[in-house]
Amino acid sequence: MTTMRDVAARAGVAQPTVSLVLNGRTAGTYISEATRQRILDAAKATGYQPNQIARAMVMGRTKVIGVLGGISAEFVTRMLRGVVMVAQSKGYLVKILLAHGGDSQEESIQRAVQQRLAGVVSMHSDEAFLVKAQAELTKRGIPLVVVDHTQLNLGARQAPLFRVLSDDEQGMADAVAHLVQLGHVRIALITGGYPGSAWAAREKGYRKAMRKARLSVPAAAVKKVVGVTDTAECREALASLLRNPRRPTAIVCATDHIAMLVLQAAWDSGLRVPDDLSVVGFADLDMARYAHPPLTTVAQPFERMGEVVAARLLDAIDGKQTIATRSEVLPTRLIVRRSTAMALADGRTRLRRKERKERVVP
Amino acid sequence: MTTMRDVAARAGVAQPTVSLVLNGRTAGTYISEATRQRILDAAKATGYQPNQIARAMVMGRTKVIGVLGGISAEFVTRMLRGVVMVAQSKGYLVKILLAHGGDSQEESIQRAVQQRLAGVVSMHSDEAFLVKAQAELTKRGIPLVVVDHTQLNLGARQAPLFRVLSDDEQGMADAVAHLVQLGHVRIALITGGYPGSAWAAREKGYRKAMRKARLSVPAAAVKKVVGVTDTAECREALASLLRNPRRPTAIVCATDHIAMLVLQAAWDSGLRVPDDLSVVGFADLDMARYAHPPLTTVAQPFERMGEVVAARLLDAIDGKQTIATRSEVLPTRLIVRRSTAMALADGRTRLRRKERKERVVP
DNA sequence: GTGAAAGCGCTAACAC
DNA sequence: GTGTTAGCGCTTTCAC
Repeated sequence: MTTMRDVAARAGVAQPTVSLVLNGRTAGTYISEATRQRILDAAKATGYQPNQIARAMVMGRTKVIGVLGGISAEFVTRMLRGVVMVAQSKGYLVKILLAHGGDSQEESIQRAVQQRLAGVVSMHSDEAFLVKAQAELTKRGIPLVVVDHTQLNLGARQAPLFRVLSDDEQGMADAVAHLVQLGHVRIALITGGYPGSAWAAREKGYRKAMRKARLSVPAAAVKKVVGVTDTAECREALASLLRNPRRPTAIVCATDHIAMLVLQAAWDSGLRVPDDLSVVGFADLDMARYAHPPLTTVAQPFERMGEVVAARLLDAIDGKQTIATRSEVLPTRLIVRRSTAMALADGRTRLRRKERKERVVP
Repeated sequence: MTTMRDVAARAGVAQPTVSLVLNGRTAGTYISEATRQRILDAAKATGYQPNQIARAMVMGRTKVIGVLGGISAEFVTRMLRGVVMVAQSKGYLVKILLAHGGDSQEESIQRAVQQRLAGVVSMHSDEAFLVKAQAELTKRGIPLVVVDHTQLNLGARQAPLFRVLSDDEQGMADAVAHLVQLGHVRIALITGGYPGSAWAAREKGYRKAMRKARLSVPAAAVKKVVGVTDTAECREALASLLRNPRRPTAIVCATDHIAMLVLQAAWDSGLRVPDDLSVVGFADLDMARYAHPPLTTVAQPFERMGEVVAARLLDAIDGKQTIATRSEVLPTRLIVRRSTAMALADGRTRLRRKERKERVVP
C-alpha cells in the first residue's frame, strides 16, 4: 500500500509537503503550482489512498459515528437509513453496534469508546441503559443522542438526553378526529400492554381527541394486548369488543401490526372492513399499503427522525451547538387509505370505495 | 483519556509490559504474577480502554468489515442483521457503506480502502460495479464477497466472486409442486420484467416444475410486469390472465410484493382467495404473515445468507481459507399458509380453511 | 523478568 | 517556498 512517503519520494519533496497539498491546506503556506502538480500527479500515478486510520490517530478522533440498537424491525432500519444518509453526506461513516441482550449492551458502550467514535446514536428504549451509556460516554467526550420510535414516558424518570421522537399523541388524536369526522361515535382503542411505558402517548392522544369530540370512553373501549404479535390474545381482545351489543364502529390501533391482526380477526368474525368496521393503524409500515383493504394509518417519519438525530449529533460533534434541547418532536401524517369509511346512523358504515383514493391529511 | 503509559506509570512498569499483560500475550515472556496483578489493577483503577485506532494503525489492519449497498428493503436489512451478528461474535465491527446511486459507488470502494477495512460484503447486484470493486479491493488485499437476494444470471458474464444465494430455482419449483399436489393444472407465473436478469432462476424453476408435472405453459401463463410496485401494471397483468376463459386456478409470483397486489386485484375482481384462486409469493417478508389471507410463500433465508457470507469473509480474512468456492446456494422453505387450497375439478377450488394450519414443507 | 528503542502513517509545529 | 522534527498510542524486537 503506497504511503505519503512514497508519493513524496516520487515527487521529490518532503512527506509533510504531500500532506499539505493532498489535504488542500495550502492556504497559509506557499507552495508553487509546479510542486503541487508534481505531487498530485505522483499521488495519482501511485494510486495513493490516504490511510484514515493513521489520520484518525494523530487527530485524536475519527469521523465515525456509532449506532446502538437492533436492526431487525422495519422502523429501526428506516431510522438507520436516515442516520446513514446524513452522516455520509457530511463525511462520516456509521458503525453498527448491535446489542442483542444481556451484557452486550455494556460491550456496545465499550466498543464505542475503544473505537474512539465521534458520537453515538441510540435506538434503544431502555432508559436504565441510556443513563449508564450517557455517563460513560460523556466522561469520554462522546456525545450521545437518542431516536425513539416509542414515545416513552416523558415524565421524571427520563434521562436528560437529546432525543428525537414522533408526535404520537397528536398522531393518534388526528386518527380519532378523522373517524369522528366520518361520523363514528363508538371508537375503540387497542394498544400494547407493557405496564406504564411505550403506549402512553398514543392512548393519551386517543383520550384527548375523544374528550374534545365529547365522546365517552367506556372502560371496555380500551383494550391492552400484552404481546403485540400474539394473535390469540389480540383476537380475543377484538372478539370481546365486538361481542358487546353496542360494539364499536371504528377501532384505532397503537401499531400497524395490531391493526393487521384486527383486519384478519374482523374478517374471521364475518365483519367487512370498512363497511362494518373502520380500522386505523399506527406507523405506516410496508405492510399497511398491502393490507386488505389498504390500511388507513398514522405515518411516523422514521427516515426523517434518523436524519434529524444524525444532524444534531454532528452539530454537537463539531461543537457548533451544545445539545441543549431536550427533545425534538416530529409531526406524524395521517394516511387515509381504504380501511376507514363513513359511519351510518344505525351503527353500520357505508362503503365508498370507488370514490376514495389514497390521500394524506396533513 | 488514559493511555497505556498512564497505566504503566501507576503500576511502576514500562509501557510495553502493560501491552503484554493487557493483551494476554504472557506466553513467551515471563512476567511475575505480582506485576501482572498490579498492572490489571492499575488498568481498572484508571478506567483504561484500549485505543483500537492506535492498535489498528500499528497492526496495519482493522477488525472492521464494510457492507456495501442500500439498507432500505426488508431483505437487505435481514441479510445485514446476519452479517452483523456473525461479525460481532468474532470481534469484528461492521461499517455501513451506503451507495445511493451514481458515482457514490466508486466512493464506497474508496472509503473501504481508506478505512483499511478487513473485508467487504456487497449486497449490490450491479455486476459491472462488482467487477470494478473486486479489482480495486483485491489489489489492496481486501477480500470481497457477495450476498445476493436476486439470483442473477449464473451465466458467463458473472464476475468470479464468492457469493451466497438462495436456491430460487428449487424454491419456485417447490411452490409449483405444492400447487400441482393440490390438483392445480392451470398455474400462471407473474414475475418481474427487467430484461434478462433477476427473475431468471425463478422462472426457470417454474418451467422445470411444470414440465415435470407434464403441464403445459401457454405464453399467456407467464406475465412479466416491469415495475414490481406498479399496481396498475400488475393489475392489468392479472386482469388479462383472468379474462382468459380458461383462466388459471393458481398463480405463483416472483415476489411477495407482486403476490400482495395479486391478492388485492383478485379481491377487486370478485375472486376469492383461496376459494377461486390460489396465490403463492416469494421471499416471506413480514407482510406475508399479515396478508389476507395469510400468504403461502417461498421463504428465502435472508439472515442465514448474511451469516454465511460473513463467516466466509472472516475465514478469508484470517487466511484460514481462500475464497475458492464460487458460490454457496442456501435452500428455501415453502411456508404454506392460507392463500393456497385444493383445486376443484370444475376449475374452482375448495376451501379447507379450518383444517389448515401454517406449516412448513421442507 | 523487565526496560529501552524503533516504527506504523500521518499532522502540526517549527526552522531553513 | 520547502524540509526537519516531534509525537499521536500502540506493538514488536531486542538488550539488559
